[in-house]
Amino acid sequence: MEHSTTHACLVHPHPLECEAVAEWLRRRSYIELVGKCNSLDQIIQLPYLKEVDIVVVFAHHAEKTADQILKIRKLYSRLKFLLLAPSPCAESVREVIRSGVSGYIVFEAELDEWERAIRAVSEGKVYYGQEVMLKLAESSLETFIQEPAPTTRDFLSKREVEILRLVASEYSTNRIANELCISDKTVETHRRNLFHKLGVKNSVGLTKVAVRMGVV
Amino acid sequence: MEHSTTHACLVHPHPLECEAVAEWLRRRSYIELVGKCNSLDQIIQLPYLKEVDIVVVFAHHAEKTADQILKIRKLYSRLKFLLLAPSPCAESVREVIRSGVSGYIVFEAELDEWERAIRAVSEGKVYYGQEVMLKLAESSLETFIQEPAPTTRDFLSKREVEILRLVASEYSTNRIANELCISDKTVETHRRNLFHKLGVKNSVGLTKVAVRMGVV
DNA sequence: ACTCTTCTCAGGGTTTTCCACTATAAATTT
DNA sequence: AAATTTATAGTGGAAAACCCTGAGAAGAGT
Repeated sequence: MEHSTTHACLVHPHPLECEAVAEWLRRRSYIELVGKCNSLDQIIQLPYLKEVDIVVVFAHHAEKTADQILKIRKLYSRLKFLLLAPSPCAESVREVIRSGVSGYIVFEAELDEWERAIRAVSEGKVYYGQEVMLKLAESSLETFIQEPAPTTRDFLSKREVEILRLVASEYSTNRIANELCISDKTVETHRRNLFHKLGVKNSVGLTKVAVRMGVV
Repeated sequence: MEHSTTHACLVHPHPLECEAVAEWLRRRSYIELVGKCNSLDQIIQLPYLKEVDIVVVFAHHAEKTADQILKIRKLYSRLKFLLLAPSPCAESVREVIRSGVSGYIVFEAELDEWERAIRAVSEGKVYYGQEVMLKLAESSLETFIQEPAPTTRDFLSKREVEILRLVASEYSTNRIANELCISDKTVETHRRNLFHKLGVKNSVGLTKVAVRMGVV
């Protein structure tokens, strides 16, 4: 059964965003929005469900939602699903793909990725976003490679991490020396070693590394 | 200072919903949307910030966001904030109120509550949603006080943001001066002003602010 | 006109950071 | 046992950062 236009239904848990996104979808020419609701549970009760081709689902719990989608697909195999969810972890991404969604992108996707996804799904194709593909690749690599990537932290000694933390906390060399009950010169030496190990030229550089490493 | 129309800025982490909600807001007659972005950190860089009266913030972590709002309010005390967040717990709700937001409602709020909230805030009033009030009552009998924005100082100037960026890029004062074709003394003065405006004591502090702001 | 802010620059100072090189005891690894 | 790494500490010096003060010009706002 081919429709001339694809009929879509939107699911978003928040009324305002549901309405707002619905409006946005209504302005797309390649699909026609026939309904919206705030929960996936509600869609099988919708009177216009038989007209729906695509369900666009916003959900914060990808796995739980994938599970629901799988159940619904067993009853209404005609329905296609485009899932919008937070950035997935390597485990959940396989669960979601297994549920048979036609599209899966992250909330943070840019508008053009959105357009591509919704067009692809409405044309009967499949679309997975960049982040999803990445996690998928990552999860399949895990089965082949057990080698844990050496972290930057292993490279630094405990003391050095401590110094790094204090430097990035706006402490002066003198203050750090007092705090740790060691000589200023020792602190200076540690700091200098950190420069070389981390390939930066001053404390500002150290601070950025510290922020990236999460020690502050 | 009264504007004839209230100027709003939208913050939503997800590009699509940001765009969609922005469109919805543009159709409200009582406010005028002048800008949008995906992160609260970005707003102080916006060139049109001086025109903004209200910032409508969608955020998943209410407390973290409240903290950011408090900091921003210390620099731009003129700004009003309407916060949209998940249902709060009894502890976080006080933190959020204390941050001085003018409005606070949950994502799941119905459209009419939305309308009431945004109207109230744009008229200079305060609006807390039903769920928020409930949690507030539940949390305590003690008085909650909104944190006053202590400084009347306005936002960072363009030049200051530029200096901030270069400092956080590990540039020395001298190098910055050459880069911008101004005197070292001028750069020093800017840097010192940044210390005071941002409440930090050295370049390491500036760097952390810069990272948080996303200028590096 | 007057105020406020920004951007600019300077003198003259103190403190901190950064560099180069050396060095020793302790712990860890090989 | 020997070699390496870590943590400690030093001398001495150059560079940069930081502090305080003052001040003129340009521009925006009241």
